[in-house]
Amino acid sequence: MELSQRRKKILRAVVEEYIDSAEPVGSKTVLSRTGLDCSSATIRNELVALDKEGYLEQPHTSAGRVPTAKGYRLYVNELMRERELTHDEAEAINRGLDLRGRGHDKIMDTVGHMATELTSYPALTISAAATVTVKRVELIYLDPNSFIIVLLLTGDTVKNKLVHLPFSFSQVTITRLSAVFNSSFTGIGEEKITPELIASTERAVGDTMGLTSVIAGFLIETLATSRGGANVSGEANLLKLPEFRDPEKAHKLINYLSNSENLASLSASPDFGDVKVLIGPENAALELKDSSVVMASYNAGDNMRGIIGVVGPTRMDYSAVAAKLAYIAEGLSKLLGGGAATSGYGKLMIKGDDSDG
Amino acid sequence: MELSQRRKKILRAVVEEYIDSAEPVGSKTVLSRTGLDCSSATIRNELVALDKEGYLEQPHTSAGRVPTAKGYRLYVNELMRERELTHDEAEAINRGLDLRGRGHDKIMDTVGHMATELTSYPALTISAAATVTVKRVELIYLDPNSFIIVLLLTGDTVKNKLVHLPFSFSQVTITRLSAVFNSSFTGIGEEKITPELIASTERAVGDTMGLTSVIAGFLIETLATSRGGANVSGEANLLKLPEFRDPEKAHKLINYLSNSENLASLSASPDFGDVKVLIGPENAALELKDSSVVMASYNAGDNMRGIIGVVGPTRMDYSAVAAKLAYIAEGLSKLLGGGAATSGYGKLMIKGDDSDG
DNA sequence: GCTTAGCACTCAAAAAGGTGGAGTGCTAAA
DNA sequence: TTTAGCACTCCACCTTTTTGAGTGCTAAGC
Repeated sequence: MELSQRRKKILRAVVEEYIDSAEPVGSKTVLSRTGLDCSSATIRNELVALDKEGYLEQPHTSAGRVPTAKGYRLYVNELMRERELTHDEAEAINRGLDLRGRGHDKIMDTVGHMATELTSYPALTISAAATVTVKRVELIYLDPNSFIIVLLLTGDTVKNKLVHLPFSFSQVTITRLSAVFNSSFTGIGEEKITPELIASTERAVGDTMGLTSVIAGFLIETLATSRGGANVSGEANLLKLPEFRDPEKAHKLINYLSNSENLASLSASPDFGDVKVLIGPENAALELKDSSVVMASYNAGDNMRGIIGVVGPTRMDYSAVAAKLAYIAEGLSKLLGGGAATSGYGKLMIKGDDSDG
Repeated sequence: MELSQRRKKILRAVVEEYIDSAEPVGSKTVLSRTGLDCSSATIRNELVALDKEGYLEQPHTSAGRVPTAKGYRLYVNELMRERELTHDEAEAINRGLDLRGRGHDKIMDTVGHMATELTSYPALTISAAATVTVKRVELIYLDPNSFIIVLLLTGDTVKNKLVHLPFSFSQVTITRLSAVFNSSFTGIGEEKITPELIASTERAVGDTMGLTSVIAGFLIETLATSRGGANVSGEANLLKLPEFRDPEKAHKLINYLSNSENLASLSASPDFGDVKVLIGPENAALELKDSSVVMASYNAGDNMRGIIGVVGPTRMDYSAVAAKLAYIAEGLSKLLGGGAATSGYGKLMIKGDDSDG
């Protein structure tokens, strides 16, 4: 059953007041916040209804109301007013996004800090590429025992490694290897780099010292680790929130967030180019059942997708957070994805059970 | 005045019991812990004396004793028993230190996590080089608009950057630049890369497009940022400690630690090759007055010094922490500094006021 | 002189009791 | 359907009491 206009107004007031104050909201407060032309008793009746429908709940009988996950969901989907960024905020983000010429790792790091700064919640950055291949292999001969491997990957990431070996080789060998790798190992995925390919390359260049497998090993390792990554920053911000007055709670959440595999699983969902909100129990992970996650994804070019998000209590200023993240993601898409901005706030992707109880 | 044997024994018991329990220690507990052949009344008399001398204090009149910074200092300097690592611990560290072929950044990161894991305190890693210079510059031509800069620095660190420009250049230009940079920009410090040098180089190669200054800019930036760095990991571990039951306290400390400039200043002290303990008020920073820092430094080769340390409450298991850090530092020196192990636990460097009051 | 049994004393922390007030649900009338 | 009115609930806060670990002191003993 669709809620009446008045109930929606009341629900919105409760949610927003609670977001501000972190205290259960009473009928009188709702009255003054909505400015409705009725008495607090009427509000109380409505609150009872919203309670019965599962949008609100009471910590105890004689307390005010607190939104449930269902209440927040409705708020996010329908009630929340779109929050425009102030000129200053937009300016600050634009300045922060002037990151041309930095590697993707560095960009993610900076942007994560920016998101923390802007929202005062812990920020998470996730990147994932469908496929990563090597575009170019370059070997730099240093001395008879060492050389540098430089790999250019899709996504214009450059990786390098200095190799130091206990036996010596010539510049010519390194040059020849370089050529071979560029012709046989570029443009292929990690799974195509088989022991057979390595062995046949070894034979082709007459490498009896195992240089080929050293280089191939680095290729495999790099491709594997470059597929994606995840990071958190600003975890300490949780400690300022009343919902984390208990250090044990904060510790559990921070611990969960510090494991990048956990974060990566957050990106598993199939949306692309929208802001996504996961409220409390909508989160798959047990550790996040009391928290909300807001994420925006962006196009990082070369088949790569990035996510910038924040984690906080369910009592979160969704509107402001969503607007900021969307703006950041849009900027990143422009910066990295060659202009194809894919994110736009206003059409939030909805995940979660919205059916009536 | 030198303390009597018995008082030392009692002080040690108080410190160790307090490290274990985090509760003020009473005379009976001391009795059972020391096994001294006297009554608790005698212990009480001794406690009063230790109190007067400033080694112990009472949270309130009718409570047990808690060590003061001075008490911890004496404990660390004289009373603490050297803690040998168990076979398993040493094994674990050795395994964790099998990091050949990783860059220094990655090594610091891994080692920091290891230290956190082993001590369950936040770990900090600091590195500082007296001077960093470029050993080799290599430019890899990709296409008419882009090339990669690869820098080999002292300390065998390799840095790279992909440069993308809005105008085109030839492979020959890049090759020539490469040669020039290798001859004029290697082996010199950041301060020697002057606008004049850049301008004269520009004229010498006939570069009218500003490629020279792009590359030189990267050199300067890289040299500046490679001089040193600092990082923390495992901050959340503080939350498990009773002294940080107040989230505000934890937040302040974590915030302080998250600023790498603050960390860098910790390494300012002149010791090298020893374990260093800074107890409570011995720390210069206000934010650390209630905490202790234990650090071990290692030789990272090529004029580079590294520090691995942990931060915790003054109630810290100094003996175990010092032993672990010393062992790690020793391993790192071997790994990076070419075998010249400089760290040895047992001769702790002492900092702090030890004069009698 | 040092040691120790004994005891009164102190003080934080926990338990128990009391009060106020914000907020509710319900009723009955408009 | 709304609303004034009222009894009721229950947390939050305060005060008081109790408890007990631990002290300092004293006076006797070695």
